[in-house]
Amino acid sequence: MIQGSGDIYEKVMDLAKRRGFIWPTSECYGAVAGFIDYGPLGAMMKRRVENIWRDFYVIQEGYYEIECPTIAQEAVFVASGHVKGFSDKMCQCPHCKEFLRADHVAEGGGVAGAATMANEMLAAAIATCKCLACEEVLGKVEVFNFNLMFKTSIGPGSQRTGYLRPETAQGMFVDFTRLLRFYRDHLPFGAVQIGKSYRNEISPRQGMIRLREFTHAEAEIFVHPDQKDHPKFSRYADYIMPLLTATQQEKNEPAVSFSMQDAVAQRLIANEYVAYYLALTHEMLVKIGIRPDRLRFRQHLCTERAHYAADCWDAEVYSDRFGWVETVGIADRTDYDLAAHARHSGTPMTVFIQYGEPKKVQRRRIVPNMSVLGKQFRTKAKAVFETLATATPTVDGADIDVDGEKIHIPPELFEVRNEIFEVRGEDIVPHVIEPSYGIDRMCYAVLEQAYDEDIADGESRTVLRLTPCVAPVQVAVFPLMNRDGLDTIAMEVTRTLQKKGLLAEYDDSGAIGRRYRRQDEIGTPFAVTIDYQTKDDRTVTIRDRDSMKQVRIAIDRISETICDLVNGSAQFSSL
RNA sequence: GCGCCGAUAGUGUAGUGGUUAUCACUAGGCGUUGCCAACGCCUAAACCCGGGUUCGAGUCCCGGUCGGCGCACCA
Repeated sequence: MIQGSGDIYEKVMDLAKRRGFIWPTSECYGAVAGFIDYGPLGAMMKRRVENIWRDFYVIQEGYYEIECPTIAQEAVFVASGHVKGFSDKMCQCPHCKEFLRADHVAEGGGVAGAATMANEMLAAAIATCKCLACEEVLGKVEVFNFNLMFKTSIGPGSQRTGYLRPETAQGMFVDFTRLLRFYRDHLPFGAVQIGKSYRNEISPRQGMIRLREFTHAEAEIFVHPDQKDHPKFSRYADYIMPLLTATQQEKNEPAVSFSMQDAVAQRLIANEYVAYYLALTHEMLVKIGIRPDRLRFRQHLCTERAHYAADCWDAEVYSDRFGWVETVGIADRTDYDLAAHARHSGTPMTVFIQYGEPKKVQRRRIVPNMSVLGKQFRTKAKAVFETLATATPTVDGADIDVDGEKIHIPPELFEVRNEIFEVRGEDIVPHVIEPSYGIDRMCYAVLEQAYDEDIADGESRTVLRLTPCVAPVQVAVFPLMNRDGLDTIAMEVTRTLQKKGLLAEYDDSGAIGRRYRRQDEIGTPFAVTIDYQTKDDRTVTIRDRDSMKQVRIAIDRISETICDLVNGSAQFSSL
């Protein structure tokens, strides 16, 4: 248990800074709010978290990872809606200098339709409203847009505007036609991306929780709009976890546990795809060391959900310091993104779905005699053909209206054909299921939950109880004494472990107890000690970080045993 | 962005406007040490940044940066 009254956040961040997990960025010039550096151990731990994420999405789901630039041209974000919608209309109170959301001021002052007003109009409209902070009547103010995207220019001069991406998702959307081809033209398929995203937060606080540059891991799964049953749903059908539905939130009720199958059947979750990734996310977060009792899934209320989303859930992790923190978002974004990019770019973003049986469709077609009518109408011919195609002719011919001019086309100059077509399929715009992970928040949650202080031999001990699969250093190797050849054997053991791909740290400085404590503090789960008995019978001890117990094992089995312990296929208690 | 508070070795700290800035832990070296922060000797290491007041500023004043809290913000 953690002793004393110190703030957990302070303790965790202090440890993280001291031992090389997280540092303020460019400290020698003064740090910048909203940016952090991952030190040696932090970067390693984060990489392990990312690789577990890859294991779930790339290896197990089969959604390949792509890598797009962090800067994209303006058109991308015009289409996605970020240029227009990722900004807030703001104003500054001339009295108390407070920055305010202009639409909130309008709402407070009973001004309707603020969302659609131009800035000048809105400024005029709210002049009589009161400041939300100091309650003075605002008077003349300027309304301006504050866009959360970082803007830059591409190339010399400033010919082309670029933005740092506020999410990785757009990369998967703009590459849609290439991805569709890669997956050989059939649904469902998915693509994922792990990388940096940027949001120019107005006032970032809370250390690694709200960053201006953060690591985003997103999957975009393209599915048929009418087929939202996940083909592998049985994997999680009986998976039970706590859900805080919109209805429960409205009634102020706590989260209730459901199996995914029941949740979908009772329509609490929109479809199997969303449910599947809720469960997968739960499993992954538990795997990296989040305690299930500190994990819940909260459904977005209708009012907070993006207008295009059919359903949206947040995985929230409970922090002793920050309360419930949104860490993962899982949304059914429907066809919003692909439709928008298709519209703006002019590239169709559809999938051709072939019918089981071709459909026979009867169609009446009017085929004009082009050679005669073309000569007759010349430049107007095209308009005449188009109008004629939709006309309803009689036996006397067709009377059409082209640009206000009444034209009679005699029956011998066209032919009405009733044709039977075979339609083999249709083009549909896929829907997108999007699980979106904030890797930095996951890392913070892992650190906070791993942090512990206990009493060992009457002395307090700081220990990071990281699950072995995310611990940066996986095993430490100590010679009991720094002589008599024990150091040589220990170095050999270290090398053997490193050859197996394990991050093993050799340490022979100072008392053995001090070396154990040092490793405890950075979360190293296991320590191997070479003692005098090693020289007699070729055995070493493995010491478990959490229980501080030791078992003796043959030196030949050491790398195999540590590998099993680290990847979770063996437990220390059963050695 | 506003208001309040804070910032001294890696960490935690002491420091009436006046010596070479205190102490402990940590870290490094040597010795010692037969399993959980032991011990001895030695070493390294700091006044957030920029102005100002002053003969003299870690100390007082102003501005900035970062951090904490409250407000506001958080597609």
